[in-house]
Order: sequence, then structure tokens, then C-alpha cells
Amino acid sequence: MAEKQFQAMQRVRIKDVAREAGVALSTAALALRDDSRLRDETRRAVRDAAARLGYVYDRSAAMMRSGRSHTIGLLVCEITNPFYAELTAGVEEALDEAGYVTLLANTSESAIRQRRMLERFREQSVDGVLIMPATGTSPSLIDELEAWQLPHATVVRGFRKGAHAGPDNRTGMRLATEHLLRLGHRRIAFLGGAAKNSVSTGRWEGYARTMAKAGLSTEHFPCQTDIGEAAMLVQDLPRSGPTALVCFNDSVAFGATLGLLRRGLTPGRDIALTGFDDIQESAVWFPPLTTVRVSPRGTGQVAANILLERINNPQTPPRRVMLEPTLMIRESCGAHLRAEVRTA
Amino acid sequence: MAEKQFQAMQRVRIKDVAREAGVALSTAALALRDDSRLRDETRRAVRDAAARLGYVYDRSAAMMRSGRSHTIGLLVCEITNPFYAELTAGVEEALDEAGYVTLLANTSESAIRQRRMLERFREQSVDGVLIMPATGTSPSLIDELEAWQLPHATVVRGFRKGAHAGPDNRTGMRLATEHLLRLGHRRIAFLGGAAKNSVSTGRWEGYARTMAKAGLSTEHFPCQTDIGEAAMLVQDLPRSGPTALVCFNDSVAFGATLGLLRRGLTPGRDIALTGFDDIQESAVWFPPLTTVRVSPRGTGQVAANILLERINNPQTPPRRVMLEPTLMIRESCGAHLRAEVRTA
DNA sequence: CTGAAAGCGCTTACAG
DNA sequence: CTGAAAGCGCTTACAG
Repeated sequence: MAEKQFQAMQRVRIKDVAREAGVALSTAALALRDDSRLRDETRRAVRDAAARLGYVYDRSAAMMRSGRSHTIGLLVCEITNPFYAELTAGVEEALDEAGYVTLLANTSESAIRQRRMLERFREQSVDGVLIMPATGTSPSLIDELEAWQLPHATVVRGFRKGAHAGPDNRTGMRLATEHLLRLGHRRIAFLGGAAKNSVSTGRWEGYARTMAKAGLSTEHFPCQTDIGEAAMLVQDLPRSGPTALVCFNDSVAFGATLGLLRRGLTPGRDIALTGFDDIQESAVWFPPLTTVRVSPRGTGQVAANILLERINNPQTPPRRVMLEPTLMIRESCGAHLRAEVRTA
Repeated sequence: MAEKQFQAMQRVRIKDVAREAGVALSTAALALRDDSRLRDETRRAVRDAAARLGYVYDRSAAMMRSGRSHTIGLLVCEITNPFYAELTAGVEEALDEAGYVTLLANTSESAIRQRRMLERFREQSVDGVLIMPATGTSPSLIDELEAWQLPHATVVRGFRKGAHAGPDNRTGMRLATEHLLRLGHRRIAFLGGAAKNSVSTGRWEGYARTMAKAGLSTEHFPCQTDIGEAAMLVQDLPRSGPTALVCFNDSVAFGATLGLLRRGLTPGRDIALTGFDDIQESAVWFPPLTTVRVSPRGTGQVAANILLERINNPQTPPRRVMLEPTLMIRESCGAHLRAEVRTA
């Protein structure tokens, strides 16, 4: 009995499955990969034999021969940020559907850690990498990836070239700013976006250009993407300050909400507030957050598919997708109060 | 030039590094793994040669021979939950430090998806799996993992046996409940914890036993771990209801806060509120959340190390660690108001 | 330290 | 469909 158990522990190989099914090794190998050259009956017989023996396909052995590991390396700049957590979920889901496994590395915005993890991923022979670049990443990263012959795509934050999927930050912020202008605001400030990257730049430009077009001047209250810092900043805002805040993203808007409530001010009534991203919490926020919807999960799925295209068709030029944002008008901007007034 | 580039694209193997360094293949192989039998000089010469050629170590080939892939499969029940996102960050960090790469799968609380991803992980020859079991996972999962000879550990949610790291839920909820009793509350209700798993059970018991010991009856308002649902539930709470709410976790407490604020009630002043977990947002919440601190990141790190122990010492019995929680007294419980009164 | 050799479990091309 | 064989890039044990 003990010996039988020991025998069961030995690794089952294709050779063993072939013997059990009464076919040749090459036939079993084809059957396990559902090759259409084989009869259904044969395939079924082999699959049954594999199940009986508890056979587990060895992808690392297959990798050695075929050069495909069916793994993708994912570099997340900060997974504790709910936006990137949802994005990660979208990526993993799409990769899984395509038969790929996701290797995860959270770089915590460290370019050094990012570099080390890329090295790890190369050693693991990933078929490609999906990158949300850490703040401060050199644009030459793309050239290195090319030199390494490593299929790649950037997500949300990107560079001048290379496959990419991300929201149209400029358009998104334009929508939010125009909405506040339509509600009659003239002193609209930009809260957050202290980091220097393509996302901050795009969002700031969307705001600044819209203000310029309206003949109004800009105001910037830079802060990290951090609930606490945004809350502090808003508490120190002068009473005679802006009447509306376009926030860099939803987390900053959450912080602003808490800071305002602490002062006895209600977003939407005493001051208008908009976010960016539309993460899960935003719709059930108090007050429900008016924000620019970019669907982190959807962005992750699109990015994953763009990378898979790179892997499967290396010859075609890399796709760059700008996802069109939409404005979700809820209560933090105060639009519902205007509507009520109009109705009354 | 074009030809030179083409040549540079060919895979560099240990054999090539050995030739470049002017040593034997076996020497180069040892040098690349920093074997102490070699002289520093030789090791350096080989490393330099490897760098010159752009050599990348092939772990999947090494895996085939040595049986170690240096990868760990991580099954996360819901990565968009900030508690589990932070936990994931802790796990990935600890595994990276130990030289392991993390394979990620987000099961979204689906036991079926969990099973499929385990299959994937086995095919990828992971050295072990770290599991935050999806709700509804059969306890027999542990037996299967044993039968597969797959080193494993559970995190937060666990079973009767097997390596495990998680908070002491019973003690944690006892601390929160006792604190509210000390503040004079008699009608304390439990909010959340609708799911059936070891975590809900433990937290409920910690609350219920403490109430029983004080001769008080329990009240349960079950809801999913969801800001929106908790906010709704709290809005419908009768005025003559409980004066304090112990929440299943911080997210539920956040939802409760928003629901109360919407009614014009302030947590800490009009009703006492406690959370569980102490995720990043809790300290900067409005009002700052009194909660049971379990450090998701630290829990992840401990769990990772327990799993690595299983891998390195399969003979020793699996470790089961209950992490001691501490009560973080902030403002949502109203304790600061009592203190002020006492001082005045 | 050298050098030749076997083997991990697949894939793949080939003659039958 | 069969059956034998080569090869992916390592590790590892061994005689020198």
C-alpha cells in the first residue's frame, strides 16, 4: 500500500499516458494538445487515460522546445491604488481567457525595482510584458525592450512609441472642466497631479486648455495621489478660494470630500468636485462622485489584447489605443441642485 | 551590420559565456550560480563575460533539471478589495526577496475559477501555492493539495489543517466590543459578515461572546463587504436602534460612515463605529476610523515565509500562525470626546 | 578547475 | 496513426 502510494507519486509523463491509452507517444502528445489531425475517439481515449493517471501537462518542458512559456509579466506601479488593482484584475482576466498566466510584480513606483523585476521576467522566459511604468521611468526603456526582443505594451502611462492602451486624459479633463463651466463656475482649481508623467501632463493640459479657451486663469494645488494629503490640502483652502475643484483622480476627490466634510462643507452644495477614473467606490460615495469614467477593468483587458497581438503578429506595427472617457454626472458637482431649481 | 545584429539576436547560452570567459562550461555554470567552490576572480570573469554577451539565465531550462521553478502561485479571492490588494503587495514583496516570482490569479470569489487556476499553476510547475480561498471552497481542497504533493499555505481564510497565517479574528472583535462597552454602550450591533467563512465566523464569535459575557443580547445586520450596501443598510437603521456598530471590516465601516453622513449623523458623535483591518485609508478617514489593526501587508509577508518553510522543510509540521491584532483608537468610536469631557 | 556525458519532459519532423 | 530520434538549455556527477 505504502509502495503503491509511492509509485503514484512518480511524475506521469506523456509516455505513460500513451502506454495507458494504448497509442504511440507522438499520438498522445498530439491528442493532449487537441490536434485536429486525430480522430475524436483517439483524443478522448488519451484524455481519459491522462485523467486516470492524474497526468499534469508540463509547460516548462514544452516551453524549452517550443519557445512559448504562456506567461506574461505584469509590472504594476502601485497595486494598493484601487484604480491599478481593478486594472490588474482586468489584465489577469483577459490573459487567462487567452490561456496565459500572469506573473505579477508590484514596483511601488520604484524604477530600480522595476528594472530588477524585468530581469526576473526575462529569466522566466515570459512571452511578453505589460507595463504600468513607475514614475521616473526613462523613455529609453522601450528601446531596451526592443533590443531584448521582448514583446511589450504600456498601460495608462505610456511613452511616445510602442504598443499602448490608456485613457484619453486630455479629453477626459476637458469634459469635466467644461461641465463645471456650464454650471457657472469661474474659479476652478486643479487638485493633485504632483507627479511628472504622461497622465498628469495630459490631465493638466485638458484642464488648462479649456480654462484658457474660456479666458480664465488656472490654479494648481499639487499633491500626491493620497487621500490623506488631499484632505489636509483642502482643509487649508481659503474661504475666498475656488468654487470648484477638478481632482486628478477619484482617490484625490475622496480625500477632498473628507477634508471638506471635516470643515463642515458638503461637496456639491458648498463646493463642486469632480474625479477621474470612476473606480468602484465612486458611485456609492457620499455624495456620489461626478467623475470621468475610463473603466480600469476594461482598460486592462484592452491592454492585454494589444500585447497578445504583438506576440502573435510581431510584424504589424504596434497598436496605440486611446480609450474615450465619458463624464458620469452624479452629485458632487452640484448639477442635481441646479436641475431641482430649474424644475421648481 | 545587419548580419551582426542578427547574430546578436541569437540566444546566448552558458556554453557561449564559458567560451567568452575562457573557462569550462561547468565552471561557467557554477560561477553564474555564485558557487563558493570557485575563486572570486573566476566568478567575476564569468559574470563580466555574461554581461558582455547579454546573457539571460534560463530558469525554465534549470527547472527541468533541478525541479525548482522559483515561482509561487497566488490565489486572491478578490483583488479589488483594498485589504487583499495590500495583502497581495506583502506576499509579492516577501517572495521577491526570497528570489521567487509570483504567479497571480484573481478568483473573484469563484471556486470554479479557483480550481482552474490551480490546474494552470500545476502545469506551470509552481513550487507552491498561497491561497486566500474563495467563499464556498470545500475544506477537502487541502487533501487534494496534499495528494498532488503541492506545498501550500492559506492566508486569512483557512481550514482546520494545513499551513496558515491570518489574524486572530475572535480576539480582534473582542477588543473592539470591549472598548465600546467601556465607553458605556449597551446596544451594540454587528454590521456585515453575511458570507459564510472562517473569518465571518471568528469575528462574529468574538463579538457575540463578549456581549454574552456582559449579559447583553446581540444584533446582526448582515451585508456583503461592499461600501454601497453598508451605506444603504445604515440609512434604514431605526433612530431607536443601536448606539454603536462593530463593523465586519473597514470597507463596511466606510460604507456605514457615508450612510450616516448622508443622514446628517456623524460617526463618533451621534453613533459609535469600529472597523477591522486598518487598511491605508482608515487613518485618514473622516472621522479617523477606530479599528482592529491586523496589517494586511505584514500578514502577507508572514504567509509567504510560512509557505517557503513548507517548500524548504517538507518534513516539519505545517506552521499555523495567528497574528495578534491591536486596537487602533481614533475618532469614529467617540472615545476622544469622552477624553475631552474628562479633561474639561 | 576541465571536459565529456546523461537527463529533465516535452515538440517536431520524418519514414513507414 | 506508429516509432525512433533529435534537441531546447540547463544541472549534476564523475574522472582527471
